[in-house]
Amino acid sequence: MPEQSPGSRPTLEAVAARAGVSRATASRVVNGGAGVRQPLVDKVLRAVDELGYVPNHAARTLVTRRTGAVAVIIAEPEIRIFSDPFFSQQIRGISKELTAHDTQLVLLLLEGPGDFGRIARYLAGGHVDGALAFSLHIDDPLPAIIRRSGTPTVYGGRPSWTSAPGDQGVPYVDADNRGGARAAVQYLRDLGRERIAHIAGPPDQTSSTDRLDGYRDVLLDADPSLITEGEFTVDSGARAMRELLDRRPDLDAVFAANDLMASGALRVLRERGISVPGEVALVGFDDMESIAEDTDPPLTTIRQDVEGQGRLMARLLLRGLDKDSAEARSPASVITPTTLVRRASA
Amino acid sequence: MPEQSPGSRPTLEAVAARAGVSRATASRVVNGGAGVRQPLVDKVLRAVDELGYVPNHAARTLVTRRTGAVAVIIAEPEIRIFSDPFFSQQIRGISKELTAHDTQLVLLLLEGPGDFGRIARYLAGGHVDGALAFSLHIDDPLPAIIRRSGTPTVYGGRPSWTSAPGDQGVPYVDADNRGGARAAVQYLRDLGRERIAHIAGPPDQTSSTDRLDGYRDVLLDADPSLITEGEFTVDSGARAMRELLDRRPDLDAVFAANDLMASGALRVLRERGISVPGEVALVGFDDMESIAEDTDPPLTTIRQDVEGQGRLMARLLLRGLDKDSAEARSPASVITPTTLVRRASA
DNA sequence: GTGAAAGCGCTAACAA
DNA sequence: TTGTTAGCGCTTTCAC
Repeated sequence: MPEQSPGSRPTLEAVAARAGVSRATASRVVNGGAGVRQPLVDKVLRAVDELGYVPNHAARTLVTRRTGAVAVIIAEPEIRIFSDPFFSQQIRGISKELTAHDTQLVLLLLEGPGDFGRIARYLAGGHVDGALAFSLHIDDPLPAIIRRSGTPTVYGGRPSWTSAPGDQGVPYVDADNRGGARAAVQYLRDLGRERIAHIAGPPDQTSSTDRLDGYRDVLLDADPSLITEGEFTVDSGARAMRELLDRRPDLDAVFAANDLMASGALRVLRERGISVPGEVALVGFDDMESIAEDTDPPLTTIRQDVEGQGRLMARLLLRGLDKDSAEARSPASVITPTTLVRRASA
Repeated sequence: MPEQSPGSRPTLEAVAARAGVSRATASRVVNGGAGVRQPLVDKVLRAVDELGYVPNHAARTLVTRRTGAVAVIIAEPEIRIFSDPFFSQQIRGISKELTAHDTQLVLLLLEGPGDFGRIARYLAGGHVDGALAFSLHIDDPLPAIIRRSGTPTVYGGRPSWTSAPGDQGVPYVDADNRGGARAAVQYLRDLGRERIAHIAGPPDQTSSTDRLDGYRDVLLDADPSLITEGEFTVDSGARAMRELLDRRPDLDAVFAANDLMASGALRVLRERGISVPGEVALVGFDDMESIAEDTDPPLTTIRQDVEGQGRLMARLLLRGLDKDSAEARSPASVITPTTLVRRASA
């Protein structure tokens, strides 16, 4: 590829001239070459090569009305999940899928409430063809903004305003949280455990409530004293475990809503000299890479394919954007399966 | 803001018509309104408001040749740093600064060697005005690609091909690794420690070598048996500590090249019943949020302002892009200061 | 200070 | 199959 003297890249016009064809034909070739005779295709391609031609994106967007870019929107409370392996995997999946479709990833980080206006303007400005947003908390203003802008969007994680999984017209991708939780609790029960406690996540996230629902699916008559709440962090898991132990010293199993909390719980269990899984069996959720395998004992947990979820989000969006495809404008939501991974903690 | 019937946003033409002015005047107002009489400014602004006008980015880019976007390029080996709080802070800083200048962040993740071509094409395509890339390892092909594309770029971390800090024309932002290391070791020495060991990072990263150089600045005659290498991870820090202890049971202080390794070292020290800082004083580097304060004892360490570095990278790039500013095309590099944070480990 | 007009580089009817 | 032509929506000389 020839070096470019700054500010003067060759245009399609130049390519056409060099190849001895019209701009239209050159354009056709550059865009796949359908319906152009082979000799001409070759000529144009050669010219492209010799000139080091690269299409001007702005000009193309101006006429096609497609930007070839997708926004990934991360709301403020979620910003810390940047340092969450969870999120990084999801992003990676998204990136891979977008890249495979020659689509750019524009990262939109909301730093504070004042940023909503900026996002609204950005989306309204048609800078991107669509957006990917992450599971929001109750009363998050973002969905409204997104909807108003008319930007096709796929959510990651079931949005809290959809009343039930699979519900509504909002497309989203989520793990089968409820089913996974059910499997976890059922597994503990099959082990013969009778007093299975649950450390739930924050009640304003659907991943928490769905997992709690799964727990209840199996333990219809679950004693409320067996249920506590954490914030999906190690420390909150430890605190929850202490609470649980104080209230119900007789418990013989714990299902924690994520691995982080499970590892906190494990710490407390060990501190108190309670054997795992001997006296108390423990199951986590997520199968987080750097956590589940490294605890002592390693965690039995529910695995979900996070990177795959990212890919799926992107794929769903892209498919929805592709007018050729027969799909409706709003692709349906997808619930990805979970699997129980047996390790040593239960 | 009025709802937009999809696909038909108001144009500047419409605004001009409504305000009863020419398109040119409307454009001037939208772009700051310099040299337009107040009454007209008001009229246009009102029209903009009533119509919910948002400029068409593609059209604007086509004529101005500026995209208003900056790429953040993350090379493959660095991808995992996504889950590194370090990186997330840097990104946050970048994002804030870019946002403040109405510039978009396009994330370019390199998934594998095959992606270099894609990046090259992307940069050559003029999709972005500039790029931000992260400290590369030796023989990384990225810099060459970037240079060839002519994309103005600021690096995060001193690139390994600059022979010395402050060297060369490549603009970068980096912490004063060497100075920080010097301060750490000097501090240990002032404490009266005589046999100060060093757990260095991987030798192909300048942050490692610069810190090692700082260590040597103070301990000119450092015995090689006092120096080991880790990979900036907790486990490698633990392993390095064991090695050190086996070789030099007489050591009375350790300077670890980052907090992660320091915490690994701390674990080993505790396992072996060696008191910290009583018998062995320990200093880390980075002052990583979720690490340094939470160890037992909390780490004395060298703090660097990571988010600030991100902001700085963006600011440097933006300034370089701004042709109005008198600055040269390549802004100079910046070395950010470090400070010693005294906690309990030394 | 304001407007008229010329493009920026490309795609997409429409003709040939 | 190929070429001609008309814009996409905006900024920016250049006259007025």
